[in-house]
Amino acid sequence: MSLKHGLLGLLNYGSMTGYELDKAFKDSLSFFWQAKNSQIYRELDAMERCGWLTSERVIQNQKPNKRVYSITDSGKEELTNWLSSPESDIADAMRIRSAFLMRVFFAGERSIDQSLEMLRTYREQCTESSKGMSAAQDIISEYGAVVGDDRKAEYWKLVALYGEVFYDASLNWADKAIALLEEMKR
Amino acid sequence: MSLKHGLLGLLNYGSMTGYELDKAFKDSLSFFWQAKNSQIYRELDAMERCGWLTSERVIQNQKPNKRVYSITDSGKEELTNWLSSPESDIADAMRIRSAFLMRVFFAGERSIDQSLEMLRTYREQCTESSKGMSAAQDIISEYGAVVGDDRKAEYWKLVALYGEVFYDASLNWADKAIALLEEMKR
DNA sequence: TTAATCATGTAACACGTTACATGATTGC
DNA sequence: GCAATCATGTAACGTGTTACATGATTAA
Repeated sequence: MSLKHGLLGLLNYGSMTGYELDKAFKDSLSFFWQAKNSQIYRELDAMERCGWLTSERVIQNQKPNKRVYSITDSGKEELTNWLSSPESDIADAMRIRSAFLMRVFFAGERSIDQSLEMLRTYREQCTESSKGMSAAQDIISEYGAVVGDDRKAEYWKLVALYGEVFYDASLNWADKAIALLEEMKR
Repeated sequence: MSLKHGLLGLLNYGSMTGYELDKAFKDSLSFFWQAKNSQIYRELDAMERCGWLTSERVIQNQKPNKRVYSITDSGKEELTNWLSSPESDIADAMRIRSAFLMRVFFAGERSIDQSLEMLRTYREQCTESSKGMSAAQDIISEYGAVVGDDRKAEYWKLVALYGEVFYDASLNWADKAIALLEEMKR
């Protein structure tokens, strides 16, 4: 149910259209959760039906009409309840799900050179992603200063810091893996 | 399509029933990919229909009858092709998907103490998981020695090493996060 | 006697992805 | 003239989860 709660969290900052939510999602939550607009619209529909949101149609001329969603008291309550019971998501965070690791697992079925190539590509991507997360923290700091909510910005930065730590660890692992395979070649 | 390829990889080691595949999956691939038996049976069905597998019914007395699956040449080809084009899974490995981080993102909506409690639970879980992955490497070493396939065992250990590195990095992040929140309280 | 192991599945639902449709306005 | 932005969605499909059903054998 994380998509629903992500949307609730964003709407708790202020009312928005589905289109704006999609963009807000991409600009903030997409570091750790991804969603397509088709799914967002579907979930908004379901959330409205269960009373967490209300929507009103706004007629615009020279632009397509839009539907503005607002969180209800029931929605705020749901958000609070969700934030108060993190157990299942902590358990979930202990699960790794990676098709890439499945390839490493079966790497014995092909040549060492092919595996090395894969690992080197992976390594490069980790480097880039780590840089991106490092940059994100600076952007969040600036943004936090502009909107004057340093406290919230600290949490946002923590999330980006997790990203950096994660990609750095993956990078270090890749280096070890590459070294091991090079050793195996001799 | 990772579940399909995981099953192909296991069947490439030798023919098995759905039940045995389920157990083999839990004992090896489940560190980085999870699947329920209901899904495994469904996928086996689909894979047989597309010619990657064949199955034969074995009648047993005093035990339920069983269906033994074997990989076909077409299935082996598919496995090889899959192993040769890892690009999309490398890209996928760069994506973080974590409901737990969503909670950290929205942690500004509740008390610091509540967040601290969540992070401490998370931290404990990381410690345990890291130990589990460390132990897994020893078990794999022994197992590799027994079955006499050290080369494959090296890759399996690499996967477990990734797990250890991942949980250790998460743990270090949690420590930083906890320190930051304790600072915020003052 | 109770739980675990062996062994197969079905049905329904939840969540995620891909592809498509519409159509005006604005900036390069 | 072409791409991007604004703004909404539908349809179909793919993947993952939950709950259930069956029924014999074996070990605690």
